[in-house]
Amino acid sequence: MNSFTEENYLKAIYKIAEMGDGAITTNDIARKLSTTAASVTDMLKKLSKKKFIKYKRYNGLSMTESGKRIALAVIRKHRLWEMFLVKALKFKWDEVHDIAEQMEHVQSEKLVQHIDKALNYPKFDPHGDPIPDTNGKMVLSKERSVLLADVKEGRQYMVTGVVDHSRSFLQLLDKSGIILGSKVRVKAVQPYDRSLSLLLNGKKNLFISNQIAKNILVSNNPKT
Amino acid sequence: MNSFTEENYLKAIYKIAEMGDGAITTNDIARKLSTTAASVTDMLKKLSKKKFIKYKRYNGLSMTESGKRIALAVIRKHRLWEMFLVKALKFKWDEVHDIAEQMEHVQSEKLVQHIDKALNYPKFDPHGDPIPDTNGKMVLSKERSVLLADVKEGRQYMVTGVVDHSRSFLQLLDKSGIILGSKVRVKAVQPYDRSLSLLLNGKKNLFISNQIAKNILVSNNPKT
DNA sequence: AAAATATTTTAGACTCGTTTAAATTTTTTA
DNA sequence: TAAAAAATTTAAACGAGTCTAAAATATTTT
Repeated sequence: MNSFTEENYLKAIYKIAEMGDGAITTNDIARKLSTTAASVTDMLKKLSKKKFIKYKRYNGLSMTESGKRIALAVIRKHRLWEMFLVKALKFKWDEVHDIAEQMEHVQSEKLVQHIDKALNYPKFDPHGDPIPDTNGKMVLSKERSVLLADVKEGRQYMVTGVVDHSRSFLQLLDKSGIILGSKVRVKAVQPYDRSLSLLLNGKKNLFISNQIAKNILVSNNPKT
Repeated sequence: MNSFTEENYLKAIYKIAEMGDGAITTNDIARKLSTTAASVTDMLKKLSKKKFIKYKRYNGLSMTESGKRIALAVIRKHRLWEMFLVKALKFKWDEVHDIAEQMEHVQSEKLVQHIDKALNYPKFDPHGDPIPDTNGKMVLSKERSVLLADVKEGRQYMVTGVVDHSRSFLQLLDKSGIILGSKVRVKAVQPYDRSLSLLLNGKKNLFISNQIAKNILVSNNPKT
C-alpha cells in the first residue's frame, strides 16, 4: 500500500504532466505541493525505486504506466467524492475540495464503485473536471472546452468548467449567477482590457473582466 | 490537529475504560491496538503532554475531559459512517467496519453534520452500538441490553446489538436470519451446554450455541 | 568559453511512530 | 517478606517524510 504522501506526489506529478507540455521539474512539484525541492528529490528516488516514475538525476522524470494508474485512481476518487458531496449531501461546489482531498485516500474499491453507481456513473465533477473511469479513461478537457476569454463575439456557449478552483472564485461565480450549464452569449469584448459583456441564460446582462473570463471554460462549439 | 494514531489511541483507551471497570493498563492498550507495550508508553507520554490523559508512570492512567471529547468525536464519526454506508450506499453490516475505520479520521465538522442529518439523526449504528451526539451523549448499552445467553426461558426479546463485530459472526447471523430488530422467544435452554432453542419472529425454529448467544444483545425487558 | 545564475541534489538533522532488548518497578506467591 | 514473575518503562535504533544549508550540476548570459 502507498502512503497518502506518495499518492499526493503521484497526483501532483500527473497533473503537471497533463497541463504543461514540456518536462516535469523538481521545482514544479515542490511548488504544487508547497514543499521544498530537497523533499521532492527524496520522494522522487522513492517513487523511482517503486517504479512509479522513471527518474534520472538532474534530468527530469516521466511517469510509468503503474504510476499513472495510481494517480488516476486517486483523481477518480477525488472527483467522485466531490460529486457525491454535492449531489448526495447538498454541499456547495466551493465547499467540497478540502474534504475530497481527505476522502481520496480511503482504500476501498467497493466503496468507489458504490458511489459511482449511486451517482449513475457521472462523467464530470461539480467543477466540470472529467472523472476517470475504472480503467483511467476520461474525456480530455482540451478537446471539450475553451476559455471564455478566447471565444468569438456574438455567439452563445455553455459553461462547462472552471480553471480556478478556489473558494473565492467559485463564490464569485455563484453571486453572478454563473453555474455549470449556464448559457452565455458574448455580446461584446472591450478592446482596451478585453473585458466581456455577456447575456446570461438569455436574460441577464453581465460584465466580467478578462481575468475572470480566463478562468471559465465553455463548450468548444457554439450552441452546444 | 491530532494524528490518526493519536485518535486511534484515544478511541482505544476510551473503549477499554468503558468496558472494563478497573484500571486501564499499558498492556490492554497494546493488545487492543496490536502494538507493543513500549510503543504505548511512548504515546501515553505524548497524550499526557497534550493533556488528553492523566498519566503517572507505573501507575495507570485516566482520560481527561478533552481526551474523552476527542475519543467520542471519533466514535461518533465511525458509527455515523457505518450507518451511512449501510443506509445510503447499500453496504451490508459486515462490510462497513474497515471502511469506517478510515473515514472516522476525516476532518470536517460540517460533513459529520450533513451525514447525521441525511440519516435523520440516528441513535444507533448498524450493529446496535449507540451513536454519540455532538456533545458526546449517547444511550448507555448496559442500561439497554443484556446478553441473549443470560435471558429467561419462555419470554420474547428483541435483538438490539452484537458483541462480536467480526465479519464471520455477522455473516453467520445473516444466514440464520437474525438481524437487528428480530424477535426471539427463548423456548428452551439445554442444561448441559446452555445452548438455546429459539423461535425467531414467531415463525422459524432455531438452535444456537451458548457461544453465539453470548455475542447477541437483546432488549433489557421482554416484549420491547 | 567563462562567468553568473538557477536548479537540483546531497548531507545532516529533526519529528513521529514504531521495534527489540535491557532495566526498572510492581505484583504475586511461596 | 523475600524471591520470582509479570508488567512497565527506558534506551537505542529504524523508516518515513520533512527541513535548512551546502555542494553539485545545468543553463543562461556576456
